[in-house]
Parts: sequence; structure tokens; C-alpha cells
Amino acid sequence: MARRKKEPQNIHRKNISIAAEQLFLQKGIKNTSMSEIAKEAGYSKATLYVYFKNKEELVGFLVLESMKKLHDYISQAIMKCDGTKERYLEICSAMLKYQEEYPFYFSMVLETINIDFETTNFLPEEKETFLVGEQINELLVEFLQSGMLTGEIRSDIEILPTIFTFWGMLSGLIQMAANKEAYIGQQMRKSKMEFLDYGFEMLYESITV
Amino acid sequence: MARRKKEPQNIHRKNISIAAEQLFLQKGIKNTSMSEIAKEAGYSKATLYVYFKNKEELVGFLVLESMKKLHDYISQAIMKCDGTKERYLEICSAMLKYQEEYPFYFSMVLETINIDFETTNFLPEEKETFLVGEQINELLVEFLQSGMLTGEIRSDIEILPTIFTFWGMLSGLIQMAANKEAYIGQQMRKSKMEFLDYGFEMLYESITV
Amino acid sequence: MARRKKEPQNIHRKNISIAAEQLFLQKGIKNTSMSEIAKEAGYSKATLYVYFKNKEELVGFLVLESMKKLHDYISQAIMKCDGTKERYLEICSAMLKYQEEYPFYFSMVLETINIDFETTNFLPEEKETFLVGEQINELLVEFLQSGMLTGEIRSDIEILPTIFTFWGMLSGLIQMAANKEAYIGQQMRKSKMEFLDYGFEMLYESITV
Amino acid sequence: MARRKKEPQNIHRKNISIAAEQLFLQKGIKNTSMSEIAKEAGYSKATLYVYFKNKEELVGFLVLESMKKLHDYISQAIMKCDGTKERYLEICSAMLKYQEEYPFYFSMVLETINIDFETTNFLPEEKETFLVGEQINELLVEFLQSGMLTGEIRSDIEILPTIFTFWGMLSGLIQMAANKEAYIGQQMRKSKMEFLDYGFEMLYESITV
DNA sequence: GATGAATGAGGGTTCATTCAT
DNA sequence: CATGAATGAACCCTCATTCAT
Repeated sequence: MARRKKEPQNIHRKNISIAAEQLFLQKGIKNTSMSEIAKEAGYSKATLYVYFKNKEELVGFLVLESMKKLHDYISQAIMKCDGTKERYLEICSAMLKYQEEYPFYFSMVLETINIDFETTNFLPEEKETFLVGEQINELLVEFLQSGMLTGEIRSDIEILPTIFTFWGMLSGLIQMAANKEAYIGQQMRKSKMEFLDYGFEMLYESITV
Repeated sequence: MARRKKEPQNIHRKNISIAAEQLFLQKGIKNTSMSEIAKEAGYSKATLYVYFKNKEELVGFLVLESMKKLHDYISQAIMKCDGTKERYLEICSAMLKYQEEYPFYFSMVLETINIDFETTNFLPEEKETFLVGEQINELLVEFLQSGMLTGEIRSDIEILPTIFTFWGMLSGLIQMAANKEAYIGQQMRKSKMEFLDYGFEMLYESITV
Repeated sequence: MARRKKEPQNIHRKNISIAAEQLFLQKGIKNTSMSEIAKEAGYSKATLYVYFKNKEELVGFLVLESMKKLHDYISQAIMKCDGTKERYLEICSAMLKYQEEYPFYFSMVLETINIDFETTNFLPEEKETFLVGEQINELLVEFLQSGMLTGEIRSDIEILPTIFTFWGMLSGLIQMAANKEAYIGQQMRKSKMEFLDYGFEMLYESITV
Repeated sequence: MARRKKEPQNIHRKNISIAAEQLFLQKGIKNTSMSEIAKEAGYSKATLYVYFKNKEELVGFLVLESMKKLHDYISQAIMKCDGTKERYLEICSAMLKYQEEYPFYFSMVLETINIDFETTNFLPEEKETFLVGEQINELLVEFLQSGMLTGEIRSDIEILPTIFTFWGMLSGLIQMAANKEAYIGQQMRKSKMEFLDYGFEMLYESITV
């Protein structure tokens, strides 16, 4: 119960990470210096190193944090409605919303994320955030299974591979839409949203009966 | 008529770009310095700037080069066989092969590629390579159309959106497979290749009758 | 009320600027590198950038500093004695002393000095030093006016043009004497000082009755 | 008589120096690279080093060349008219014209010019150009002496010191006028030319009876 | 004689990180 | 605990100069 000492630390980590997030969002990770983060957060540069081992860990922390948000989004998406397709589309929207909010992280999902969970985590509580990825997967497993139960989703699919496949494909699709918006508008006279809807629908076909 | 003396330049550009590619591949573009490239290529740092205006142009050159390769791979994939599905799988393989050979570029495909074709190109011949992207699209258009003619591919798809959707999705899938290979093996007891095959098949469903 | 902690900064700025001055003096501004300044000052190169935004600001700081000194010298010269001619010669001596101490800056006086007072100043206090130039002019205006009152200086001269003319001419004379000392000794068998006295006297003629 | 071989060299040196002059004029000496000079002159970079030992010698050559021009200007100024004051003002104009044409060199006159006439000169003929400075002095000596004969110039002046004094002062004045034109216009509502006339007249006072 | 090719040496600047206090 | 101060290491890039051909 006597855990007073730990709370304050989290507050500082939060403050720093919020500042960092804003800057990463505006200028990218590589182009944001620790100095800038310190100034934005209202701490001294050295203090950042009290709360985060180094820049890499700060980034890692942010990635983890953002995953919690994604979990919330997906969780809400599934709860929001009943129908399988409706849910699917809501999940897609959740990912899109997430990409729009955390684009800097989104691109990292497809790249290698090197988070060494042995050495990186500062506070033990945070180790639990690692599980968020798993939790998201579980959410998706449940979604697929319930869709199979209603007969809307093919019963011969393998669940885990399907989830990862979707994860990769949706990420790629959303990212492409984000980066090539202009090109898409020009070449196929579609808005980003129209293009994405088309892609979402197409992918849905692959798992339905 | 043929201008002599132009060949040697290309040789050096080739040497430098090969060295750069290797390093970009190992450490990423941002983390590879011109000094390292110079050392790897066996030239002095200053010499690099004789053959490439700056680092950006070097990267741009590499991207262009790799696109040519991708075009070749896809072109060969389509020619290699006749059946629609066979061709589709060959195209997937081509992209995979390409990703394995040029991973550093592959991630750029999904990001914004800023190539200023007015100022970047060293040799005028290279300007044509800009068209390679378009040519790849044309290849894919033909593939889809021929599949529609045989009745294997749904006739109600929109061609351009479909191509871009595929492009984004396959990129995402391949990238995920590359980066999460270990995780995939652990969680679903599949090799990277098995996982990819599963994903490729799944996506194929979405465009077939 | 007085903010502590500001003093130390000035000490470092002083140290760095002293080192820079010496080197600029020996080799010119363009030929003096920040590395050399750092070594001479006993700091690391990076530390220079803690105290000066860039080389330009360092130069600007030096120019400003030297102007303050010149103001002091001229101010003291005028106060030191009463007679118009005595004062005139003291002013000449002040300029000479200044040139000998800050030769690198002296040549800049005749060139265009680009000091952007919005962006350059590190400490707000320094902005006031911009006024030093004006203050020197005021000193000289007073000197001329008092000489006109005593009837020693012609009353038909235009004050401001006269001051600027003198400024330019004395600068040119002193600089020539400094740079051609050997030649002067050889050709006219005069020491630098004798030559300058001759020139000072000659110029004085032009404003006296 | 058989000197065919030497002519071509001079042509190349001329071509190069003309190109260099133009660029120095536009961008200053330090900011003009040998590459740019080579391109402007239509030679390869390496060829520049065939005709000039290094950049320094090229600059030295230009300085020398420009001195010849100055000699011509002053010579013509003296010949152009008869009266002492008229001649004086023409000489001032000659210097001004020279400064406007060769500003980059003009500032060097007051600085130390390091021309090592033993090692620098490429062609022996050029060594004579060193004498140009002396010749200019002679011109001025004659001018002063003829003015003294007519009784317009004080007979108690020392000729050589006077000449050097004038040289330094006029240089300083002209340079100040060139660099502070805007400031002069603002502060004393005089055009550069008006200001200079004022200064020229003032200085004339000092040598007249 | 003329040059294409190559480079050593150095330029200014940035930044993540450390450490004494 | 928080930080002011300091820096090593790198970064991209430039340029005068050399030399084999």
C-alpha cells in the first residue's frame, strides 16, 4: 500500500512523454531533439535522463502507450455494434483513427520494434503494457470467432494467421492511403476515405462465406 | 555518336550505390553516414560528392534502381506462367524477393518518397526511370484484365483502386512477416513462408469469383 | 532581485571571445576555425555553441565589445585635456591605440558590418551596445562644437560630414601605417609614429582657421 | 626575338584572370572557388594550376593588374587638366573610379598584401608590374612638386609622407563612403558623391596655403 | 599542354549523453 | 531529486590542390 514514492515518477514520465509525443507528431522522431522535448516538457535536459534511460526508451514508452489507446479504440469498436460486418468496419475505422493520431508509431508497427523488456522498463508496472498487444489479439480472436458462429465468416480460416495477416494488410493499406493521398486523388479520382472503404470491403470478402 | 567517357562515371556510381545499399540495409538510411559509405565503397568521402550531389540524391538513385528491379521481377513473374492464380502467386513472390533484396527501399514505398526529378538526376537517362512506377502499374492492370477475361477474377472490381489496395496490403503483409518472423514462429508455429502463403491465398479470395 | 547565475555565462563568453580575438588578429576571421578558437580558449568545440549561437554571433559580440573600448578611449581622450589641438591629438592616439589592440575589428569598421540586432544578441543587455557607435559620434560632435566656440576650428564646417570624413581618413591612415610600416621606414626614413604624427597634423590643418 | 612560346601563356592567364575578376567582384575572393573560376573561364580546374601556382598567386596577379589600371587613371587625371586643384580633384575621381571598379582589391590596399615577388611571379615580365606602385608615387610626386611651384601647395610639406598620408586617407574615405552609403544618406542627407566632394575639399585644405 | 579524376583536410554545426553539484 | 554545464562524436558538405594520362 505504501506506494507514494512511485506515483510522482509516473507523473514526470507522463509529462515528458506527452511533450515528446507532440513533437514527434509534428517533426518526426529523428528530427526531434532531447533538448526540444525537455523545453516543451518544462524540464531540464538532464532530468529527462532521470526518467528515461535514453531517447530510445522514451520512444519505446510512447509506442507502448499508444498501443493502449489502440486497444481502447478496437475494444470500443467491437462493443459499439453487433453485426459482424459492422464490427469489422468499425475495427478498420479504429485503426485508421489510430494511424491518424499516432502516425509516427504506426510506421513502426511494420518495422522492427526493438524494445528490450528486460532492460528497458523503468517501473515494473509498465511491463504489463507489453501485454496490450496480446490483448488486442484476443479482442480480434473473439471477434473472428463470434463471426464464425453466426456463419458470416468462413469457418475454415486459421484464426491467428488471419489476424496477423489482417493486421499487416490493414496497416499497409492505411499507410499507403495516408502517404499517397494526393496520388490517389489524381489517378483514380477517389478521396482517401473512398479508397480506404474500397480496400476495407475488398479485404472483407476474403474471410466471408 | 555514342559519347565515350560516360561509362566510367556509371561504374563509380554503381560501386558507390552498391556499398550504400548494403549499409542502408544493415543500419537504415539515417544511421548510415557518408563516411561509412565512402569507406565501404573504397572511395574517399569527397569522391562520393563527385558522383552524387548529396546523400539525398544517392538515396534517390538507389530507390530508382530498385524500382527497375521490381519491374523486372514482376514482368518476369507474369511471363513465367499462364494461369491467373499462378501469376498472382508469382507476383507475390516477386514482391517478396524484392523486399528481401531491398528492404530499406521497401519501407520507403509506403512512406512518402520525395524525389525531385528536376534537380536530382545526374544523368538524363535516369529521368526515364521515373516512369518505372507507372510501368509496374500497367503490368498489373494487364494482369487483372486478363484474369477478368478468363472469368477467374471478379468483373465488378475497379482496376486502379484494386491495384493500389493490393500494393499496400501486400507491402504491409510482407513487411510484417519480415519483421515479426520470430513472433510468428512462436505464436502460430508457422514459418515466415507458410504465413505468407496463407496471407497471399487469403487476399486472392477477395478478387476471385 | 539580482539574478545570480548570469555572471558565469559572461565569464565563459569573455574567455571564448578573448581567444577568438587573438586568433582573428593573427589569421583573420575567415581563416580562424571554431575548432581553433575552442582549443585556444580551452573549451570543447561544442561548448562554444553553448555560449554563442554561431560564429557570426561570436564575431558580432567581439565587434560590439571593441566598440565599447573605443568609446572609452575617445571619451577619456577628450576628458584628459582642454586645448582643442591637444584633444584632437589625443583622439587620434585613442584611435591608434584601438587599432593596435583590435586590428581585426578596425578593418571591419570600413567594411560593411552586418549585425542583426534582433537575432544576434545573446544577452539583452548587449542590445544597448548598438548605441555605442552613436555615442562616439556624439562625443565627436561635442568636441568639434567646443573647438568652434573657442574659435580654433573653422565655423563653416558641417559637423556630421566632418566627423565621418575624419573617421574614414584616420582609419585609412592608421591602417596604412600599420600595414606598410616597413615600407615607410625604408622609403621615407620615418618611424610609424613619426609618419602618423605627420598625417595627424596635416589633417588638423584642414579644419583649423 | 624568338618569344613565340610566351605569348599563348599570357593569353590563358588573361582569360583566367578575367573570369576570376568578375567572380571576385560579384562574390568576394573567399567565396569564389577555383571550380567556379575554371568554369567561368572555360578551362578545367587543373589547368588553372598550370597557369597559376595557386589561388593566392591568381589573386596577386589580379591585384597587380588592377594597379596598372590605377596608374593609367591617375596618369590620365593629371594630364587631363592644368590647375592644381582641378588635378587634385581628378586624382580623387580616379581613385574613386578605381574603387568602384575593383572594390575587392581596394580593401586589400589598406591591408597587408603579401606578394612574394621572388617566388610568386610566373613570368618574369610581370615582375615589372611591381614597379607600378612606385610609378604611381612618382606621378604624385610630380603633381605635388608642380603645385608647389605654382605656389598653390604649401612649400613646407614633406613630399613622400604627404603622398602616403593622402593615399591612406583617400582610401579610407572612399571606402567608408562606399560601405556606409545608406547611413550617410540617412544621417546627413547627402549623397555618396556629395559626401565625398566634401571630404575631398576638406583634405585639400590641409596642403594649400 | 590540358584535364578528368580523386582526395586530404577541414568547415560549421548538432545532439544525445554524462556528471558534479 | 533536479539540473547547469560540458562534451565527444558525428554529421553533411566544400575546396584547393595533385597527378596520371
